[in-house]
Amino acid sequence: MQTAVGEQPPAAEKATEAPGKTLLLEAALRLTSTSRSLSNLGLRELAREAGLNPNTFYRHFKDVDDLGLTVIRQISTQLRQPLRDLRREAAERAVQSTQASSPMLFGIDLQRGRRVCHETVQLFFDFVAQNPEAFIIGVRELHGASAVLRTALQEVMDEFGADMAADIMAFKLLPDVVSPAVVLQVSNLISRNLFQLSLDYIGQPERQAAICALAEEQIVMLFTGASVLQGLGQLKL
Amino acid sequence: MQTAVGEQPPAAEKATEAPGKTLLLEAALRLTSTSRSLSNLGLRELAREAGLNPNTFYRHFKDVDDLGLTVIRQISTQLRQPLRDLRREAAERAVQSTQASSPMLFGIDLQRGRRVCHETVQLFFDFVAQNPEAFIIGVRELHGASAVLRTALQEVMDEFGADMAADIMAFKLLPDVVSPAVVLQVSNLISRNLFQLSLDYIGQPERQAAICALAEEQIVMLFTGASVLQGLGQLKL
DNA sequence: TACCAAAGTAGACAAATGTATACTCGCCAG
DNA sequence: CTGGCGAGTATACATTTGTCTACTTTGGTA
Repeated sequence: MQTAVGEQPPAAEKATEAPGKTLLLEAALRLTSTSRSLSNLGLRELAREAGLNPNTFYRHFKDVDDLGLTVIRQISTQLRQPLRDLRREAAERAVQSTQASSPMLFGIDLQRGRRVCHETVQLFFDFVAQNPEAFIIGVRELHGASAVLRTALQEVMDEFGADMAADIMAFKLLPDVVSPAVVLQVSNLISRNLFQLSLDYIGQPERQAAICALAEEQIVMLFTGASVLQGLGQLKL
Repeated sequence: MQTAVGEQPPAAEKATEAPGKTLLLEAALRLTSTSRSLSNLGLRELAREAGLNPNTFYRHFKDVDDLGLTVIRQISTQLRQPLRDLRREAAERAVQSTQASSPMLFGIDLQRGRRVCHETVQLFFDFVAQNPEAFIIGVRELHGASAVLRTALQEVMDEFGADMAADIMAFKLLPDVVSPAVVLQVSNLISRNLFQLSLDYIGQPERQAAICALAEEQIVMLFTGASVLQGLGQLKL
């Protein structure tokens, strides 16, 4: 036993998964994003699509739910960090082009807010266009028939929401009067909504510009609403 | 041939559907609201649940999608008018208890708005609790795997949104500066979100109060946001 | 009364599915 | 060289599914 390099399985991330497993996961993505739903994938259908023997499935997964969970975890790691990076990039871009100081309103810099929002939404939907299957599966299974996958995806969505809230506070996109709880709430609403819209974006290419604009407007509305209301609550009540 | 009462099939609404058809539809509701998804219901499973012979299915439906469409239409008529009535009721209740005039803000009467919102949300979730299957199926199939059902349900959701927008304008819940287009947009967002929340409401009985409160807050936020933004747009730009 | 269409049942069939057992192949350690 | 192990295959079997054809029941009309 060489104590030097060996022991990939436990330590070294994932040790280049078996080809069959990867093929099956890819097949699942392909099938799900078109006709079927993760929960009701036949394991034989899956193997066929992957060009493998039905029994190969059992080497890597116990259930279809098991495979489903793997797919979801994969999607989560595929989306989470990139989404954060993308948000950071958008914020930086928007700050770059800031002129002096724009008129403040209820503690929010509307112009800057709009710019950040615009950049973020733009990058977000570009990202959607690059990973359609992930978003399709995500939204579909979020309210799907399988309770296991549903709760798993709800956790993922919560994480996304929390990330967004953290970024909003880090970039100071909302005035300080807005409590963290409200920021989280708004973030959750927005990310839920963005995911919904992502499906429209994928499914209706001709309306993409309109959908972007819609998303922006909704976000700005929520932000101003939250700011104004909290500003009022600060005064009396 | 008596020209008087006869001819139920064409004219008289639905002529008391065949018992088998009703049984099948009920079975579909039962199965879908628990484990399965409308799109992937087996017609044999369906018949079994209904206590009928598999072939009876063919007497009434062509596909499973056909049955699915029927279910959706049924749900639509089951929800649409009641939801409007409920909104009317809420508005009236809230107006009844109006004292003189409350402080206006950006053209909206915040207190009255809150009251209407509270009443509406309350009644809405009561209604959800009374028709759980309908909401479960609605949300699930809205992003489900079957394209036919998906688009059908999207139309239904659009109708709901339009209804809500019409009511908001009829009851003057938003100031006149807010354009009809924006009202529609806000309505769509709210109804989408309410439907999502309805699933949480059904699935997590312990959090029902919290979910109600959340929905209220979100709606109020959107309303104020829309009002403020449009009020600004009115001034300059 | 006799009839007819609608509603439902019976039985059969090929096809597909999940699963079990047993086999092959390539690879690395001893 | 050899033995073991992970990955993939082959074959088989009981179930389940969608669908076809043919039969029975039923209620209303002529």
